[in-house]
Amino acid sequence: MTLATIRGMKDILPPESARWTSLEASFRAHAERYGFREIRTPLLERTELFARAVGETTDIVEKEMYTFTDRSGESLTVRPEGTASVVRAYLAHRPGTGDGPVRLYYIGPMFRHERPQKGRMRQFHQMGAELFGTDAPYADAETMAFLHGFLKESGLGGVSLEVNSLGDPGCRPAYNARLTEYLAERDGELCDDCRRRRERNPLRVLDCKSERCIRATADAPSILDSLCGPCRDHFAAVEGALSTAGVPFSRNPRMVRGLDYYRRTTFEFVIPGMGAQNTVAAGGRYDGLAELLGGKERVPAIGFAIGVERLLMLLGEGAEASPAADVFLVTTSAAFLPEAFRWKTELVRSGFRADMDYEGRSMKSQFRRADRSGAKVVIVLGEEESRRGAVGYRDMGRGIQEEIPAEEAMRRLRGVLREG
RNA sequence: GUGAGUGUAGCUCAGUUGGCAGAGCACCAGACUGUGGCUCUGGCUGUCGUGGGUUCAAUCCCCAUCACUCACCCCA
Repeated sequence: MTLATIRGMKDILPPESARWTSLEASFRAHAERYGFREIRTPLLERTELFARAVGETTDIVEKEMYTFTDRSGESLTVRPEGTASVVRAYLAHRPGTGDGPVRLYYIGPMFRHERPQKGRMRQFHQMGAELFGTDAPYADAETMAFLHGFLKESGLGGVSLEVNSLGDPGCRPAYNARLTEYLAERDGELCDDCRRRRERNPLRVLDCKSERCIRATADAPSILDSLCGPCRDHFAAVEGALSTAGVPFSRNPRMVRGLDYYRRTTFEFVIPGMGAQNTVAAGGRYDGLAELLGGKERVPAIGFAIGVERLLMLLGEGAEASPAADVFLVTTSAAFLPEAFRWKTELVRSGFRADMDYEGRSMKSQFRRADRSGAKVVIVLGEEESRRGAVGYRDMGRGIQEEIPAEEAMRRLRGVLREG
């Protein structure tokens, strides 16, 4: 029996776990301010959902999903991303019909069977949001403004927003054809990987990091020049709205996304110099996904996801262990353990973080423990005090101890708690 | 899936051209026997990742295997 976690999965322990909770709380607060409400979907979905939504030929679907046959013979998959489930749930329940655009956010684990490395786990976590029911450029700008504000307030510096438009089914095929043709002419100048990529996903060649490919594609046709009228207008309006909102950004016509469902606006928040895992959050518009999943009508939508592990990594350590206790009970002998336990439960009920040692250790040991716990006050329960109907009240910060009646000690403690 | 590196005490890591396995931190106990933080003294803790092989002898050399880390691929 090994106690180790499954490869690519991690136990998140205190004090690290506290960073997670506070980041999640901050995300919730931001999301609620923008009018998003939480949705919780199952971790397990029919395999078909992801195959259709994410794209049959994507790496995620082809080789990274945790897929299995359940006891009834159905093929199920542990979710590799969040959007597909949220769209399914939206179509199934139509929450907020008639109230205008519907805004939903989620927080939770995703699973992809990849080789783990820095900033990439098999179980990783995303905080994401989806905005349904409008293709207004303001919606695009809103989601990016939301992200920009959240990342900034989280304390993340040096992050930049890159935006692109992938066009729609009307204009993208034409661009793809042009690009394929262009790449075919330069086949010899491309790296081995890209020569393979050329056929399957020509856009990806533009994203290659190898020197030769960057040189070979320097004057490749830009998708932004190939957009149809409506897509071009939409993109221009998104850029305008971003500027209005005061969100800095730059165009990146070479940006590629790994999921097939994106169309028109796509964007990434990247940290320069972070290596291959430099994307901390990304998203885009997916106006055709609802229909692809069998929805009766077109539901324009846009969304994004933040990589929690990556964000926490970028925010740095800073995990300070908060004090474990406000007050610690010390006994001079095991005979006072019941009395101390009564104090402890009473104090916890009144809102204190109270702790004590159950093992009957030496006082030295108990005090050491009290010190480590961060307790500001120690209550000493012992023979001498008890004889006079009192307790010892020790101010740990000042090292001053007094003998006072029990009720007086309680009153003082309440004062300490109020001060925080 | 491909490549490289690492695996020794709870934690961080030394180590031996192959010869009874170490330090710091942490923990426990004590320093005029009811009191923390500093100092000092003493103590506890190891399948040296796992399984084979070579050898009088392997933590060290060889093979395999597993795990972790980093990079590639790809992505949040």
